[in-house]
Amino acid sequence: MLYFIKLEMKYARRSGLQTQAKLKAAIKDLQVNSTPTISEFATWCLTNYSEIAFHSVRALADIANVNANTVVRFSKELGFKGYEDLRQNVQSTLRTTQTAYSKRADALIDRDENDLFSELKESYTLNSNTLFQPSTRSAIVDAANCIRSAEKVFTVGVRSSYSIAHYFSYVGSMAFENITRAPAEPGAIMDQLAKARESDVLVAISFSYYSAEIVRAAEIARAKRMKVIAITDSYSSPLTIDAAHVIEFPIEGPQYMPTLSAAFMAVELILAALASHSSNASGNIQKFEEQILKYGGYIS
Amino acid sequence: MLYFIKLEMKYARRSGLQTQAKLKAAIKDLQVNSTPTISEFATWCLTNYSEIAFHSVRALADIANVNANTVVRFSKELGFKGYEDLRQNVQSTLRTTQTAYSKRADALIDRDENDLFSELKESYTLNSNTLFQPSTRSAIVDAANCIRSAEKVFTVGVRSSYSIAHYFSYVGSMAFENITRAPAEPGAIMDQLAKARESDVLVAISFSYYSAEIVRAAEIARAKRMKVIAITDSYSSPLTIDAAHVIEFPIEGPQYMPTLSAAFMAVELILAALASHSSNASGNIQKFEEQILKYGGYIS
DNA sequence: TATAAAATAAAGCATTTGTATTTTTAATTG
DNA sequence: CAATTAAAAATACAAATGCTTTATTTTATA
Repeated sequence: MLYFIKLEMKYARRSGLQTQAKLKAAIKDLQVNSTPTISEFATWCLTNYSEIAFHSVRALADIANVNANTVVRFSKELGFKGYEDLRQNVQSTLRTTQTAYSKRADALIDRDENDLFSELKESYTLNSNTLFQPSTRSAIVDAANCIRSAEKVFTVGVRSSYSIAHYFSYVGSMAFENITRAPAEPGAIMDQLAKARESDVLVAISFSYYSAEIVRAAEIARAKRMKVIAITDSYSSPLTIDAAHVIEFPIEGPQYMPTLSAAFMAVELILAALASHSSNASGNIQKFEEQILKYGGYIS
Repeated sequence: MLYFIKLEMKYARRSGLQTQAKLKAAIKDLQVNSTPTISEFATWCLTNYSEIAFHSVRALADIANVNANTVVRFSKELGFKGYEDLRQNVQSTLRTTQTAYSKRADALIDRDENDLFSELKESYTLNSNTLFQPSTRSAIVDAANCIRSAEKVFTVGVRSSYSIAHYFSYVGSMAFENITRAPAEPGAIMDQLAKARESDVLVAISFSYYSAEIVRAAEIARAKRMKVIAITDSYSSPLTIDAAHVIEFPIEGPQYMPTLSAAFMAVELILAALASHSSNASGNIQKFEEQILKYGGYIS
């Protein structure tokens, strides 16, 4: 009787496992609701999902550092007949050549969405390729050098560009002492620039239409003879006036809004260029993260 | 002992990383310039490429309707030591989790800038390609549908992920009335969730290490029976527990920090998918921008 | 059409395979 | 702390695997 209930649960877990998402969700369930060893192996499987399709019981057990039988028990807990059964299911979720049935399901997806995605992909490729062109590349390297030798670095961006400014200054301030966090409160941009000096650098981020606050910030920096790094979509942008470095790339996308993915990449590239010349960047970040871990900011 | 030597040799003779395109080109070559049986089998392999990764010599021979030895000879003609060698190479081209870059924390220091940029470009391509894979794509579309039918949408992300949350919720709130801005002040996440109801949706963004605040927010949402959309780097993330939709992609890069560019793209894709079904999204944004222009937020 | 050469298939063999069964270890309970 | 149970590891074995060797068929050329 008890066995029957157990069996029922087993099959309930397996009900209609076809897609990768469903299968992973079932594994996730085991990670949470199972015995320690099975749970640990489930965790491994989630990050090494495709290996299940590729290896035998023992081979999988070897690379996952578990007992071979754990793999079999894991498969059965998931509701499969055995490992081979699980393996075939994983394989079918990884198959590039689809069966007639799933092809039909695919065809149901809104055609607009297919067009949309492929157009987005194309514009991502196009925009980000610009970043790797020699001229943009050297602008990025130069900007990084400029930042490195600055006394203090201020970053400004508002509205949707604030996310770019936030990312750059948040990660940057972890690793480099001279980088300060981008101001978020109203008026804080001016407060910050009021204290800025000639040896400081302003990273100004704005795209068409250009935000009045950022253009104004660049003007103030210019008046103070600070160096300005302009991250923008065109040389015709008012940010580029007297800018020390201009990182320029298109933000055009097929959607209703320009895409800022290239901008995000651009600041990541600056950060990477900065880190590549610093011996203690990763150390600083590690220290920072250890602190957060210590005080419960991250779950362990 | 002998086993170890054998294993070592196996891995030692595995030549440089093969791409799927190169391998398929080599198979294509055999299709044209080889003996009838091999050629026919090559044709089959091109349309059933992933099966090579999944099956044994005999199993593959069975489903392809050729002699088992044909499979071995085919492998050797391709320049591999045997079938097992070919199979491992095919597997590595199908692996969803790339390990090429994984742990290289300090390796960047004093690295040639050329290498750095090309490796970054490669990891961008790798990570963003994941977004366009069928499983991730459909997760994005499903998430967009979920958001569309939600009463209210809350977005949470802290530390570096806040930039992603900010972008999504800022642009999203312009176009869609049910999307609210991501909380920025300390404690605001809990304040917001306190008011949330079952018909609301939580978009939770966090990557390893997982932030305690976001994990907690997901827990609360779950307790309130809200739907959770998890944007994260692995199914093993605690955010995925009972999540309605999981958008999962790698964040590995060669630099000292993981790259969140793919995350940025992911939320842009969600926004695009949302907009593609909305007749007034671009109208809303235009109205919004006209307002800002009118009151001097943008320079003209 | 005879025959050497090439291509393919079959047979053979040591290893490895998947899973059922047994043993050991760890956790829980009275 | 002994008894009981659950979980994990070890063992066992028929079936399969990868690859080599041998046999057969096909092809090309004299």
